[in-house]
Amino acid sequence: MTAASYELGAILVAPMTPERSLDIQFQYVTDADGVLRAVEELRREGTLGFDTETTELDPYKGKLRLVQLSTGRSTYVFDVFKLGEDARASSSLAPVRGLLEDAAVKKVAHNARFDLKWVRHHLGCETNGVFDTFLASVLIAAGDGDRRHSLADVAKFFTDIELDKSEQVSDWNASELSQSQLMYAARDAQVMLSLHEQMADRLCADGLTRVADLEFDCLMPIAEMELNGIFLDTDRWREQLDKVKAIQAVAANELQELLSAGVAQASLFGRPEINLDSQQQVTDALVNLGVPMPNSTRAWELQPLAEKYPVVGKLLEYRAAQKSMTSFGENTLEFIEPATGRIHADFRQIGAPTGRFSCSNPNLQQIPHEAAYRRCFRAPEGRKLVIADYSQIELRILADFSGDENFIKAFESGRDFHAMTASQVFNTPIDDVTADQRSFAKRLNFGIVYGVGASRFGLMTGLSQSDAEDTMRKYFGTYRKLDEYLRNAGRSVLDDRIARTASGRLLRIRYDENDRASIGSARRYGVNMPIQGTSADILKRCLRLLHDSLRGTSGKLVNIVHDEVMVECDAAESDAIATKLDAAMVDAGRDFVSRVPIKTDVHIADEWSKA
DNA sequence: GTGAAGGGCCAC
DNA sequence: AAACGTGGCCCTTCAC
Repeated sequence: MTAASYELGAILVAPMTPERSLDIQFQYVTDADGVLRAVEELRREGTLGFDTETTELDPYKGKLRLVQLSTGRSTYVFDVFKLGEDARASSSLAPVRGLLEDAAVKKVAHNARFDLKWVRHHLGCETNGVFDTFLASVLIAAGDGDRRHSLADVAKFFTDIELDKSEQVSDWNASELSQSQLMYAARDAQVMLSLHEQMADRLCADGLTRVADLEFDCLMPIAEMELNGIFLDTDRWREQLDKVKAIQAVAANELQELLSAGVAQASLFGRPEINLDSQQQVTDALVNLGVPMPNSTRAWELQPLAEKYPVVGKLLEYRAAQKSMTSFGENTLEFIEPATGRIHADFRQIGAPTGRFSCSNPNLQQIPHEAAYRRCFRAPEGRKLVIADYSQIELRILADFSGDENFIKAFESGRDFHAMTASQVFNTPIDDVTADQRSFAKRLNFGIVYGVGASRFGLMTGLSQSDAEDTMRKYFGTYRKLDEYLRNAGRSVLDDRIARTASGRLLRIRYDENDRASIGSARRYGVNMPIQGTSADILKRCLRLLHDSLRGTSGKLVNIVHDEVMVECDAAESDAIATKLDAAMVDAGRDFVSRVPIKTDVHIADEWSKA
């Protein structure tokens, strides 16, 4: 090793505050020998702080500059620029890749999905054995929206260390990095060690170790999915958009015409333009026309008026077209990454306090169900989409939690679940169940997951309050243990002010015991969170199992929608991938649901569609 | 100009 | 008086 391969980093750091600060000692690694030495020392430790610095936020747009690994006592800053022009091919970086891939060496990082994507794309390897302090912080906060989760916030909260993040946005493209930049980089990796210690204890104390592992285990699958992206047929999308544009233009014109009929005098310069997207102006115009306006102008409130007042129908028509045009139009095309020709959306792993994912830029979880939109997401030439969803997963979870024999039987029968429950509730042979009976059962089945009451159930079925109550009595009379479970769940959340999913995921629930509305809302949270959250647990478990079973195949995870998983693969391999996907989903389900069979619907298609 | 809040509506 | 859960995106409105 040459003397130049390590440059001594500055050791002194003035404490910024009277609180704790870090002594930062790091070694800057710029050649292959240095890498070998560094990795040899790093390998002696079971847990390493891990961070990266990049020239951009998007791995398809920028370059990976630094990889930092720290034992807490010594910290190594690997300069990727100096260790190989082409980082993926660089053999001097091989020992670093080996370290990152080795699940036996724990890597502690903050918001690891970011670093994992960069390493995957620019170093060409997976990172395994990750502990993410960001996700840990979110799990520990358990739904407390006041808590922040930036590295600076988390470090302050758990270790009382103040971090200055001003170098985060500095120029990581510079050919020579400043001492201050290197120190900043080293510090962020080093601080992970004490953070990990504190947070691991806290996870343990809160009973969150299982859910933490569940979350950490699906970091790599999600990072890969974001890198994979999804293919959108732009010609199809534009074709659909043009149709909607035409409809929108006609509807806008006609609506403008109808609304201005209520305005007393058309001005000399033509009719006064109404902003059709302004609730205020539209409401005023409708009132002028003598339309009896409900409390809001929401579609379900206006719908009943549409028959009597054509202008209301026209408004709904315009709104639908406007929504399609703005939310699912040109903007979606702008998300296509030039480097890949695909859409790489952002998935937030703990998007909701229940544990569900959320998705943005664009939100692939809210693409309209209509074939006109879904068919635009298709497999490229020579490829197929393998699409699978869980059948009634939330109701199966509920059946399992409650242990209700009749509810479980309805699933074990393997027949149409809603018809089966209708048969039980209305005491009718399944073949004699009417469409109405099935529909009532179906809506009730869905409603109870959200904690529906008789009045809401009546509203959505058109039943009178007393008929709705009657039907619900019959329902819960059939499913006594389900009723008992739901009451219990509602009661215990009020007593304990927490709810948990099957993995142990925690939600703290705050409510005002003197406020009926607040109590009702807390109770519904308590009923819904364990069910919705366990469904999320199962999906996350599935992603890890799937990731492992797709390794070495042409299969790539491209999208997830709460209970649905989409994999793109070579056409020739699609049958085998379908089998793997089904197995991963069912196995994941069994990890959390033992008394009820898990069923999936899997199909192979050229485009995103049902069956 | 920028940002937050609220209405409305898409998904599961 | 009662009130079905979770998100994100687009628009208007209004405050700074």
